[in-house]
Amino acid sequence: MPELPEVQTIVDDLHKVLKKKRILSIRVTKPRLLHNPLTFLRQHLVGATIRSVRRRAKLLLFDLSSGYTLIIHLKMTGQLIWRSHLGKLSGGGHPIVGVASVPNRYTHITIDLSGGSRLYFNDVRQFGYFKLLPTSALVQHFSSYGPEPLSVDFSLSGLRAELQRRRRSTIKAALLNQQVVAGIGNIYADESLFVAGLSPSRRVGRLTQVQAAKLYRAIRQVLKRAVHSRGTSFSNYVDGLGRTGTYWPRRLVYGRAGSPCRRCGRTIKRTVVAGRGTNFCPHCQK
DNA sequence: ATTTATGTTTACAG
DNA sequence: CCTGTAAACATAAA
Repeated sequence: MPELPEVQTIVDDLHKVLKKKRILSIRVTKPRLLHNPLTFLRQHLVGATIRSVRRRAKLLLFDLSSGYTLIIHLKMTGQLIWRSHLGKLSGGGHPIVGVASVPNRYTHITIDLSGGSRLYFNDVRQFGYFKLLPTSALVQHFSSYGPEPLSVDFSLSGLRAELQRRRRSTIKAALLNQQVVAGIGNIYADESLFVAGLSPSRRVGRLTQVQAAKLYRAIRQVLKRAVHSRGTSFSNYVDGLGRTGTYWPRRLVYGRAGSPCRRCGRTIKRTVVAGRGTNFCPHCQK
């Protein structure tokens, strides 16, 4: 559920509190969520120090002193909550209705850290996962992912090239395709398309050069603003303290079907494109 | 009480 | 190669 801005917010918050912490033990009640044997995980995790917490696409990366990197995907309903020995909270993820404390019935993995703090992985639908890889294997592991949209790796010419390969696809499907650009999900796909003035169901091949450039700029602008707002949320993200991001009240179309368009005042419509609920303004987006 | 929808990704069919 | 659909699982809303 969390997309790039939400994952970035969680990563930034967790990096502050987890950096230099040593992993003392790990407990798993749902082995299905691990992509490695538990013994292998323990072997390279326990005793290692967390060097840094980073993000690639929608995944969190924990670089360890053991030469391994722990990859965590929150998928739709995962959350990572850190709690200090005094009860201070950090991290975040999908909010769980009526459940504010950790651990709880959705806590599937617990990591004990030096200093008496703990990191809890909670996931209602259990789609999320933990995967441990040698740090040296990361480049290969992410070779099928497109560029980070907020880095210099993401260029207009590169986007054009990727779009060219998928000219029969709808623009929305292309934005959701992680091979085109990494980190965009349903919310920011809809928001970017509104800012670019493009209909979600439009075929990629029918984009003009000017429109592709508008889309490129829209993606970067929308994601930058969302990161600065600590994500969107309300229904898709809260931080460790239960606070939502502030992008939600600023959103332009996502979840606003039936409400007036902020630009033209006409009604925002909802359809299904690329198999996903899609919100757009038929008047402002062509 | 059923049915429908949910922010993700992958496997599979066409 | 490309695209659309279903499915992994659980819950809340309709």
